[in-house]
Amino acid sequence: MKAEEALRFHNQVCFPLYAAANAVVRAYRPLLQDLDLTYLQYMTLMLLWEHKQMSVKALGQQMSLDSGTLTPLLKRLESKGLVSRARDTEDERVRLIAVTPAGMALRNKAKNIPGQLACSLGVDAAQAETIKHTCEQLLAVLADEQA
Amino acid sequence: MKAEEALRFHNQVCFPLYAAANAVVRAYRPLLQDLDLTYLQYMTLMLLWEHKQMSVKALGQQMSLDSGTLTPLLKRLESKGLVSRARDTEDERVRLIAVTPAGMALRNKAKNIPGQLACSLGVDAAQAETIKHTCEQLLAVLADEQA
DNA sequence: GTTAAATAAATTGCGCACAATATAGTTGCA
DNA sequence: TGCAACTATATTGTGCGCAATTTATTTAAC
Repeated sequence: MKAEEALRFHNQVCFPLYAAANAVVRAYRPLLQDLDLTYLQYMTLMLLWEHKQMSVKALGQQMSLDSGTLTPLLKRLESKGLVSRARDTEDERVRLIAVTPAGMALRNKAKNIPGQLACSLGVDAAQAETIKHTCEQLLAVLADEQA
Repeated sequence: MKAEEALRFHNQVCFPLYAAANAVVRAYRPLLQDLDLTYLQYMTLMLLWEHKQMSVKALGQQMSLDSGTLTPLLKRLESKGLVSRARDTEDERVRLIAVTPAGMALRNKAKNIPGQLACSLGVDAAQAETIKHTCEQLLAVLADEQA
């Protein structure tokens, strides 16, 4: 592609990705309002529902986020009573984030959210799998380059 | 899919999209550092390089953003001398954002950015087209629902 | 011509993202 | 044992993203 063409807005490959990611967060917002959670808080809890307890680092690796984002987010979840933030007695540098009973209880209220969102997306199962796979691949390549 | 499975972190379709969008912004950052631009500022200028002059509303429609995001961003571009922000004399409600000569000059320095980024992405042309098309479709559906 | 409804942009407040830096704790090794 | 290198998290500052609200202007109905 000519340099001229490559600088045209509508030829950008990644901007639709960027805009779609924002649109997804917008689509989740009304569904999560009942739970008083943001999208990122919801995704964090989803990890903790499965693992019960994780370090900040482990959360960051799963979500491709650093402590600058996670520390304040986890403090907000703590202030809502959904997680605890204890130091690991084995290694005092590590914060172990654990889901509380109240946080675990939210899982039931969240059960119908994936279904509701799937309806909004307007993509079929095959397209959903393509999005997921392509983005995971993109992510893997870009994550690799940082290292 | 069972409700149980649908709440598993690794079965989420949209989170890779979200994380990939962040990763793209990260990948652009070092390339844009020379131009002293953020990713969103770069995309905004790209529109203005093509259209010379646009209202805040028109920019917002192209980028799926509202004035709460654009107004401060455009003020930052103005303070760098890259755009002007005049009121439309035909309709005083409208702000006409125009690219300045200095803003136009940046286009030359940006010419090699698309090529550099394409190398980082690690996806072939066909995959790039799939990402673009799928995200545009997703965006169209979600934008439609807001209306 | 007034005025009510509609429209465009700006403002406010909160929650991400993340670079850069700081702090505290651990490990390895001379 | 002492201490340098490393690691995990926290802090600070800037820039989005967007809901909710406000301000200014235009349009349309009467």
